[in-house]
Amino acid sequence: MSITERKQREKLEMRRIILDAAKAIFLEKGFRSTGIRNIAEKIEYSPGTIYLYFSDKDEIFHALHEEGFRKMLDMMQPLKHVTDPMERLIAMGKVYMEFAYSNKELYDLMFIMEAPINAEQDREKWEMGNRTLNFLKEVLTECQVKGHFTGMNIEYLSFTIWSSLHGMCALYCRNRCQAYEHEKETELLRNGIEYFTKMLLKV
Amino acid sequence: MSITERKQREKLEMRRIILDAAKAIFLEKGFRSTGIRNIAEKIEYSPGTIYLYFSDKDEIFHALHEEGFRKMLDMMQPLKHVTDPMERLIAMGKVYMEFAYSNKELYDLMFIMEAPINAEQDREKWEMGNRTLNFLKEVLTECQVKGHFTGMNIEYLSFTIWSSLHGMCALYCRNRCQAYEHEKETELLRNGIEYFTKMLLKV
DNA sequence: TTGGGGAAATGAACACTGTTCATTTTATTT
DNA sequence: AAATAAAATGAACAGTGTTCATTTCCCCAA
Repeated sequence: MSITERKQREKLEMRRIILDAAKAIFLEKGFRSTGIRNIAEKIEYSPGTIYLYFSDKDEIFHALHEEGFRKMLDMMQPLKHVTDPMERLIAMGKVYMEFAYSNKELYDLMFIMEAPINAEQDREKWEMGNRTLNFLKEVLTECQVKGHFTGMNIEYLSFTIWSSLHGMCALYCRNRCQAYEHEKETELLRNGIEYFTKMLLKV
Repeated sequence: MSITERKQREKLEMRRIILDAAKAIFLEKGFRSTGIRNIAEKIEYSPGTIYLYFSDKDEIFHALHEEGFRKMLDMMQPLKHVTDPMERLIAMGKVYMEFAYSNKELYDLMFIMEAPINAEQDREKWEMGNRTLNFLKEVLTECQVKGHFTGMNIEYLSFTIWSSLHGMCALYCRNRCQAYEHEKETELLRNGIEYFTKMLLKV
């Protein structure tokens, strides 16, 4: 019994090793430079070996994109102690933007790239997205209890809020902020969320 | 003199032929399937020929992304006759979303993909983005003249509005609406812009 | 300790990609 | 008609993700 257990453990360990190597390359040199041979070289295995632990390249990036969500949710944890839901909502928005700004590649992987979404695991459900979205919906429900957003549909409201923040992050990640010649990206993002927050508070 | 003119004309014609073929494949089979050999086969030339008219694959997609902007601006033209700037702003938002929804791949190319932005031509300026953005800024300026958005910075306000709409379109294009299990994409987009418009009118 | 069986790792090979460039074909000028 | 210039070719290069026959390794029984 213990030998099969060890085998399982080793399998998981190897997955971890591959994932760590992939993550290191991905974060340092970007998505483009993260190839199978690249990863294989870093862990000193042959390219074929990787396919004994992952069925796809997409599956690797799916796993990394999951780690991204965990990291993001970790950054959100402290906000659980903010009692006022409206205050918490605003704080969550700030953390979301901060995460995107300081984890550009990771955010891109989580919310823009096709690779993780194309992976077999959640080709039409997107588990992590759904789970993270629930965080937002829960806060919004609490806000409604306290008298905010009365009569509004939580599904659609959450989509509106999420989209607004994501829009800024996506334009940032994909270098579309260059449309603003003189404004710095940081200022755009800072004032963008500022203005949106103001709007949100008036509804 | 007329022979060099003809040469120039033929050069442009060939570019058009390549571009049309690329567009056809791109719109029918997506970005992934639009390769140089693919395009070459469609126009019945050899792959190498394409590089006599475009320096890059990126340059081809840059040209296509420009066409996308022209198409979008064409859809905006009728709105010039809407006299009330606030009304025009709202209408512009609707057209923007409609364009994205019914030209998914093209919108993706214009605002999400890296290829056209990586092209030599506007590696750090993004001409078309800047031009299109001016449309929005002009309307917003008119709105301010009429007493709306008083005291707000047009640069940041335009970024907030653009981002909010883009966010919805980007989540749609990159299949992140799947996070909403039961809601249909069309309903999300419809109600998303609805809610955002409401917010905008209250500022 | 040895041999056999099964799992793990290999790396050459396949089909594909964008891109280049010596060669051939075509067009224009002398 | 010959010489020159321009245009098109397609094989070749270096790269990609992926597969699979082959080899290597490890573990257990005799």
